[in-house]
Amino acid sequence: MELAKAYDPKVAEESHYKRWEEHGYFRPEINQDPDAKAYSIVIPPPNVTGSLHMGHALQHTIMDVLTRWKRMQGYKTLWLPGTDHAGISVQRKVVEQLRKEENKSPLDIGREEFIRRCWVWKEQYGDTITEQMRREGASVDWTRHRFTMDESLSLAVRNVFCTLFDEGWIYRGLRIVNWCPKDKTVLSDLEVKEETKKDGKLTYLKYPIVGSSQTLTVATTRPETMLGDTAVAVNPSDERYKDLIGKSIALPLTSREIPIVGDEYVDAEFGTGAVKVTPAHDPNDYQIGQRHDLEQLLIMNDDGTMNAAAGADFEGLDRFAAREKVVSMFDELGLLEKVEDYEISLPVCERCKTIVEPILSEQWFVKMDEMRDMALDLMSTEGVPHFSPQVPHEKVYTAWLENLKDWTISRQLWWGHQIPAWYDDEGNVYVARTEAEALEKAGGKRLRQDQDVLDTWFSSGLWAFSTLGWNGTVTETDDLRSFLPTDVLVTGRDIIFLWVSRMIMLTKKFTDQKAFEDVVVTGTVLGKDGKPMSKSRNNGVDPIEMFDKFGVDATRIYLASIATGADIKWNDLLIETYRNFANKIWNATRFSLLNSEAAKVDPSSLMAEDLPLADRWIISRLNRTAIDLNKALVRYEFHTAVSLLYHFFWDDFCDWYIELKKDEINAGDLAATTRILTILEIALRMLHPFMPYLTEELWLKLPGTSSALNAPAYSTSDATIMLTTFPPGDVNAIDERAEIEMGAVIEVIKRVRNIRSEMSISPSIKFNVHIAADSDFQDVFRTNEAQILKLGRAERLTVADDLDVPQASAKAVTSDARIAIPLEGLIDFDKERERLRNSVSKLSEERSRLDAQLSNANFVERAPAEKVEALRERATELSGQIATLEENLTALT
RNA sequence: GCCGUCUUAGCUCAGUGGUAGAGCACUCGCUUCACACGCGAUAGGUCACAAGUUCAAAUCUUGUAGACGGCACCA
Repeated sequence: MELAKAYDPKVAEESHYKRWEEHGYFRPEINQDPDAKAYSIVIPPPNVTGSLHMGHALQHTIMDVLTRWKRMQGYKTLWLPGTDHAGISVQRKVVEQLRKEENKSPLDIGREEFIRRCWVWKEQYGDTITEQMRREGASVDWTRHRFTMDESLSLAVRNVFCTLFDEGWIYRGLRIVNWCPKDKTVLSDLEVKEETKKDGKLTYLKYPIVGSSQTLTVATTRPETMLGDTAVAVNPSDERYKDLIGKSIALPLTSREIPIVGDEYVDAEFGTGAVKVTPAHDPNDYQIGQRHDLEQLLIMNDDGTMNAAAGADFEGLDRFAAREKVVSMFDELGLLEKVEDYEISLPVCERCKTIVEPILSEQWFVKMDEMRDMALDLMSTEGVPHFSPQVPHEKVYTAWLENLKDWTISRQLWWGHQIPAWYDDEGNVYVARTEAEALEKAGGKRLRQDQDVLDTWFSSGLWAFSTLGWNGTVTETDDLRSFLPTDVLVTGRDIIFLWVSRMIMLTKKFTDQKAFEDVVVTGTVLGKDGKPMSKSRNNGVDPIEMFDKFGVDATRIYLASIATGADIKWNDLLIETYRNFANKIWNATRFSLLNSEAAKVDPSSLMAEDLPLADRWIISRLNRTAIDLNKALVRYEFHTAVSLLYHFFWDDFCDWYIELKKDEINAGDLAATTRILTILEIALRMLHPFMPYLTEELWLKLPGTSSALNAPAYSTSDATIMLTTFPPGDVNAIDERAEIEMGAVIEVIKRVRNIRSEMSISPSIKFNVHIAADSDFQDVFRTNEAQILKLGRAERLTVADDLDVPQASAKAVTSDARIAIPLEGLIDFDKERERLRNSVSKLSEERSRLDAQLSNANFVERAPAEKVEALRERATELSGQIATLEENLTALT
């Protein structure tokens, strides 16, 4: 069989995924071992409006590597896919579509029709990301795909809500919340981001004191809120103002008189020391209002315009227009003291960047104190979840928990899980799983369901167990028994609070289980400019484009090569490295197949006695690599794993092993080609979790691969690398002696090549090589004469106790050998002298460092004996090498 | 303001107490019968700075500077 000259990723990418999926390899049921341990991962459900970005590609790669690795180890493996319904995002898309296509608003078509349109939208566009995941090679069980608004998952939401309400963990209350006037919904604290504005203004307003000609100046960044002021507060110990406490202010632009109150909250040092109090529009003012029993005057509509309470001059004006008008009217009244430039950070809606308005509103909340304690307890008693990397996430996670505030879960949207609460005409609330149940509770009164829906993250918080069949009515399933707790959660640090923490708490609360043991926190893939990729910066890199340009496998293994948790600047050149790697493996396989018509993969071929050195060496390296690889994966050190594979394939297997075996292969040596194919087959298995397409493509082409190589749990007759055993590595197969001997041969070849290159001797010229060495190594060099001649491009090898060569020779030393190459007529004595001097100076530098260390009595006394001994040995060796080179140098002068 | 992370070769990054590493780029040489997406050989670093601990520090401690992240505050 002959392979194409270069690897074309497209061919492999189009050939295998469908078969894998259709044959059920991604399903845990493929595992027929009744005693198999389970391994499970639930995907962080991508937003149904989304398309694949680099963060997904990174996380999916890691999840797929883990899943494929564990599957090959014989675990009953489940990677569960799905999407979330993304309340605000979908709603916004459908609203926009409605406006564009029909010039209608959601109110025009009504709730029911609007929700129907959302489903239509979801059916039409919601599969983008799942299709892209197929391209990625993600080995997820599509038969278990879940959506947060599936029937069972929705039932889970209702049941959880009711239980939490019944137990007093959910309440409805009037609080200051974050309001987005564009989306017209409340947001949780986590959905609000800070944006620093350098061009902010601090406006100083003079408030006339009743019964006095004096004014009291207050400063504000939001002048329009003065229309809702119901007090002015000063610090009671502030000498300037304390006499004013109890007096009143005649609030300009309104007909109201408001009290001056004393409150410790006010910082006498800041601003004017007097604070206008707007309890319905500011969280701190709300607190002051509570303490002094102040009126809560709401002056804004839900779209950010002023309402009737703001007065006839302002009603209907947008908040920012009202702000300007308030300032200019104060100015006209002579009550504007000054306006200062002021750097301010403003809360903005995470999604639409609209400035969020703190506003008094009645909403549903989850009480977080007991949940928080559960999560903290899990961390302190069991160390769960275990974060990778542990620092700094564990600390940030616990610090966040300790300061946790209640969670606003209602959203003024239509798309989502409608809150299972009903009201009678008197406003009494009935929380129930169904309308019928609510009616029963209400004794048949006329009821109206709460119009709001729940935060999308509320349903995402149930993901670890709702996806496995738990819905509150059904609480036990085979999947729950098998797969909960899940083994690891792979996610970005941006949703540790938003999602990970809440899932930990809700899973514990409702199943008394851990959601997962480990959390792998990935870093952020930054744009070329070193900033996070984003549409507004236009610095994004589309993973699909990378797949097209470099191949899926190259992209995957590049992403896996990023140190866990580290941010990395995007750089095409690095993917190119791995595209080249894929091609290298392709060609190594191509070569192995070229002269192997009769050979096929045969594990017993590696057990034969008296194998040549190169074979004993590569088997040792293979096993060492496999052992280290498994260790790295256990620790979630994917970059270490990639580096091990890269160096095994490229350096050990291609640069040395294949090169050393070329003569045998070209001569059609059946035993030799059998061993090469067998080694390659095992190596491909080690690589498979990282580069699934390439490895499957090649593995199937290797003669002798079949389902006979399957792990015992997979008794299907299908041949696929996916179901073979992941090489565990065998310590007993590590052959230290072979590694030392091979190392000696490699060193000699390198010195010979160095001489050729440094002496500018054409590759076409063959010379003779003389080696002097101890008798042990003499045997090694003699046995491997053919290899040394081939890779050193030499004519003849002479191995002896001493070098017996003419003066016109180039010389070199290694740890185990002295080397000489007679170069009659070819040698340039100046060059050779310079080369020798360079070698001497390098070695001398090292020796003087060692001498300094060894002459330090403290070091010799206190350092571990074996360290000291090792340095002594090295020093002796260096002395010998330096002496040899200096002799040569003297001989040349 | 509090907490945390980062600063290593031209670039992008590994490296958690014992001779500084990789890939790419650079230099030199190769149409060597798997691969020029390749092969061979070099060169390139006071590991941000300062002090400390230690026989020994890129690695541990403290401080400084710069970059970044999270949280809080923001009248």
